[in-house]
Amino acid sequence: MLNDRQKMILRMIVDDYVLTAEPVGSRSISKRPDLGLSAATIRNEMADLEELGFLEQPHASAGRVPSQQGYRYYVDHLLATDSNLSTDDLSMIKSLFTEKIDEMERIAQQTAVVLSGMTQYTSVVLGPQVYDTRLRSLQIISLSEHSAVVIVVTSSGQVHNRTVTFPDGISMAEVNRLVTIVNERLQGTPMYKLRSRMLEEIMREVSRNVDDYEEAIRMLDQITPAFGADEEAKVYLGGTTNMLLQPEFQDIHKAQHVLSWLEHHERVVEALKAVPRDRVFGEIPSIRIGGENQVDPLQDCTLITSTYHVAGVPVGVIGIVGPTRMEYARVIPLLRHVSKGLSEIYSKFYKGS
Amino acid sequence: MLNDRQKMILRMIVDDYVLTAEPVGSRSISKRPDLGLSAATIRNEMADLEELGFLEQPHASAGRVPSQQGYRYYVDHLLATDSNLSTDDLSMIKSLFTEKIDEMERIAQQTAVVLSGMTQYTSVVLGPQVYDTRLRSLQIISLSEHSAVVIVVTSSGQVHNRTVTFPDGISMAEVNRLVTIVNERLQGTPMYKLRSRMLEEIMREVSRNVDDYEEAIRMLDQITPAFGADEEAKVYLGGTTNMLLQPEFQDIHKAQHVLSWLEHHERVVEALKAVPRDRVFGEIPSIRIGGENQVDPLQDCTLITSTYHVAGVPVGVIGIVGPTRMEYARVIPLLRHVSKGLSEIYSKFYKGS
DNA sequence: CATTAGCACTCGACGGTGGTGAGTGCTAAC
DNA sequence: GTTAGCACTCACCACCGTCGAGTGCTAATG
Repeated sequence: MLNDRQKMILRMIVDDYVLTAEPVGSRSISKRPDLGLSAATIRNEMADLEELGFLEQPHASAGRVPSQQGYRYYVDHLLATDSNLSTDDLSMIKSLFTEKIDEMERIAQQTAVVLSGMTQYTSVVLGPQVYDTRLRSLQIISLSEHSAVVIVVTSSGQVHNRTVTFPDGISMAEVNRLVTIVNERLQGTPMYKLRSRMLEEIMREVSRNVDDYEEAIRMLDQITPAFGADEEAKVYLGGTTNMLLQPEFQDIHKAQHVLSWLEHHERVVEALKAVPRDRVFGEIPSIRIGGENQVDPLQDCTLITSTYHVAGVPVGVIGIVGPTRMEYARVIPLLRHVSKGLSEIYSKFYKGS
Repeated sequence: MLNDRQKMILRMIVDDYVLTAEPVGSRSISKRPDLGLSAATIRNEMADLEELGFLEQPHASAGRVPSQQGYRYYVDHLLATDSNLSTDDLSMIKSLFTEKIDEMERIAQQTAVVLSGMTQYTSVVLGPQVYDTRLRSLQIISLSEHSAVVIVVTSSGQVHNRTVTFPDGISMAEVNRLVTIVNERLQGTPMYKLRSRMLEEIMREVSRNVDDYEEAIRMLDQITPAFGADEEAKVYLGGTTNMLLQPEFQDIHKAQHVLSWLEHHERVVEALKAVPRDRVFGEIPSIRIGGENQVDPLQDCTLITSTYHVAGVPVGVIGIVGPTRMEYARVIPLLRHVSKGLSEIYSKFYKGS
């Protein structure tokens, strides 16, 4: 589609623009020593590239700026596929992963901080999601006569809890009996099946002992959210205000648009989960440039995400949000590297499942 | 210090400026029907008020703007002390508190969302802090041969957990024995004493059974953070991007300054906790205007906070961050009302302690 | 003596104007 | 195919005058 020289020029323009955020003129390209062409020649090529849709002109006498399609071609064909992280970057990542980690959630949070710190973009980390976890243990600990804490531990070591209040008809003793039954019979039940399995067990018990089984079901409904099946995975953001550093977001309203989108975590989760099928497995980053994001506030942004895995199963996503003028050459290998590292770390935790 | 007319004029200026964010001219004040004075008279009074330090002039031919001292006088002397929330506001608050709350943490989060939504400012909620909680139960649930989840439930129904890995020398059986001992002997121990009490118990056991007690202590250190004693209380922010709506933060750098401060939760906690002694008890809001905040990024902001309580003990803080040009007359009773409501809600939960 | 009308003055906001320079497109020559 | 030359475009900036809101001061007024 493009000849070699056009490719080279396109790459130079993108590289230059990513660095300076200023439209790139023909002269500045022709001055590069590695290709001995005059500005006029470059101009001709630029005009062609514009006609083909890879470049845009902010106004008639300005230089050229990569179009969305230009960035797309750049990441698809002009980027070295082998990762080439700087030693600085590598050591930063290394120190992230060798840090002592006391709580699983902290890893995700710390990853967000480090990613945004390294890139000057906003980072997004979708904490490890409950994909195929099973019940390890159900605990219930009474607080007062009519309330208790229900604790669910999954095979992956995640802990969920809910405070529940008992209806008058139900005593602590009855609850305890149910808990014992659950622990005896339902250990290893996949979390998404837990509610229906518990219902079965309650029914069986009810036919023998409990008077008011409607109350029992009502209580079960209180507990259910703790099973985490329908619970949104947690998002950790890092460097949201980095957005304001980017020249393309000097306009307050544009910035507000993106920032308030980031504030609504559920929308961010949704965007992060919309990963193309072919990028779900393996730590190959998915790149969505500008309009490729279905989300309106991200029309001027690029979202690069990478999935991390445990035993081949995708459990979470890390990502970078920045202007379309993104340092692709650095961010892509960075995300690949970090998600690979996360996969390893979490695999240690999840071994028990 | 100020005569009645000066007070009235100052109040009018503050009210006007809070509403419009435009410097207030003498004419617009004189046009008010309730005091029949000409613009010239107002000008004279304004000049006096400026000399006394209550007003400022952005430039020679502009109207007047309240100074920090002006706001201070306004909140101290010119504000009706009896709360007068609009029925709209009251019903908003009511629906917040009657909402079904399944998890304690959600209350705090939801409060942040509602506060920022109602005010167009940024809201800050310091989740209920562990002040005088005791150990209710310690659970340990094994994940794999060498790792387990430690769960601590406090008398207030809060659940903390940590994943720990055992050193080779220690077996699950030994750990279980320790847990049983702790549950038998240490229930009701104040959380802050828990570590030392556990140490005692371990020592006692060690002298009889366990070989390597250094390992036991190392493990204890892994668990300790879960006791929550030294753990920072969680902060929930609402409407951080509301900051960008305020005319005083149209300047990106100013906005960035404040927003990045808000991003560092530990600093926010510190600021929230620095409540004047006389405002710790009772739900009387504390108001820090501009420079009264020791924190640099808040020099142009007002932080209004209100403490909420359980059984007379302060357990958390809610607050609003906005420009010094804040709707004091609305925000102050609002916070008072909401913190009172939170006190009631949490009191129900904490009853068990 | 407090109040007020009148007036000169100040200063930011706004809009128009011309110069500058970076960058382009086109053409003709190599 | 490449390039030098040239006319052209257009954002940016500095400058300038106008406008109007608002002030401070002074002198007149009840």
